[in-house]
Amino acid sequence: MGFMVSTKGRYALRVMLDLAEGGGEEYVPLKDISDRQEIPHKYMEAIMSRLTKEGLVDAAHGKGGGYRLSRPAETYTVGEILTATEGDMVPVACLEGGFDCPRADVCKTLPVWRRLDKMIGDYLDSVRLVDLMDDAERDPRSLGRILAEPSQRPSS
Amino acid sequence: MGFMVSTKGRYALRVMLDLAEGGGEEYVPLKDISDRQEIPHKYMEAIMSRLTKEGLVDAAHGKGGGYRLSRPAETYTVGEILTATEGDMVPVACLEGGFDCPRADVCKTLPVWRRLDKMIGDYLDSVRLVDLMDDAERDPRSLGRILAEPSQRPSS
DNA sequence: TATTTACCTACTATATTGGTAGGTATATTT
DNA sequence: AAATATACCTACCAATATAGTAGGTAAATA
Repeated sequence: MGFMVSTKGRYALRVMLDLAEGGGEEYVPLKDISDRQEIPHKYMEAIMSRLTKEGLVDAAHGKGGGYRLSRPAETYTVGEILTATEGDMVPVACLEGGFDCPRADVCKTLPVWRRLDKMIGDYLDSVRLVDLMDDAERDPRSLGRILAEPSQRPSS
Repeated sequence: MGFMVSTKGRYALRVMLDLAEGGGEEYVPLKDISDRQEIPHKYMEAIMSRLTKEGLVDAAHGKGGGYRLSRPAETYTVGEILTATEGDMVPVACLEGGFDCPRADVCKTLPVWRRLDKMIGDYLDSVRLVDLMDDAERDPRSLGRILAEPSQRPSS
């Protein structure tokens, strides 16, 4: 079995959350974040490169430099962060962009994968970065509450 | 990115569906199935071995032998078939059995993965093998209908 | 006995994951 | 101007998984 989300995406999410919780306008050196999050600094650099190129964070060189969120924390979704680092996330090769299966029109299993893909995408897009923050506990939309009542869908 | 479901699971699902649509008590030679499904026969053997060991199909050697479903077609779910062939399917390494992350109690992203995992599992367990069959089109619970109205959850 | 089938073991090529190592460019401070 | 702190870039690597292939053995039937 393969994992849909690798360390790239998971680390990215933790770093973004770390930046959001810092909450300031100041740049935070990656060293600080990777120390706090116990993630290898050098490995993290590659991931930050993606986040910077995708415009999710701003970077600043030199002393006093580092990274910070490029937008208000409330505007980020988990789906967006994962897509930026993992690329388009699909649960099966059948759905990958650029691959068109010759059996697509006769394949009876394809609807399962499409539906699964949509469910996953909808869910990840529905969770906001701020829903994972500590002070989200008192927010009725927070994950803690959502997880406590599994019969409710998160967003719609 | 990695795929959650590899060819093992996807092929297995197609073979099980093929067997279900055959509908008989007779054993079907794997050669016939792999020809119809355009799956390499030799590769498929390994997958059938898993399905047999897990008790999802019966196998018979020799002439007139082959494979058949071991239970009524209505009793199979997609989740069961995928789990038999792929092993426990989790979207991230964090959730893998036997791995206990030392950061589990402080990790704020873990609830996302848990919730995601539950959604995926619930969905796959809710789709029955017979929901993918041709004659399920006239069944109001069929996937065709479900996919046409994306606001409705499949089973509950 | 011949044939048909499942079953078993070993091998392989390719890609991905999860890093490490070492250096360069840029900005700030002294 | 020099030292320092940071991001950024390129190359490499070991382990693992994927998607098979190849070649044989065992069992059941005709």
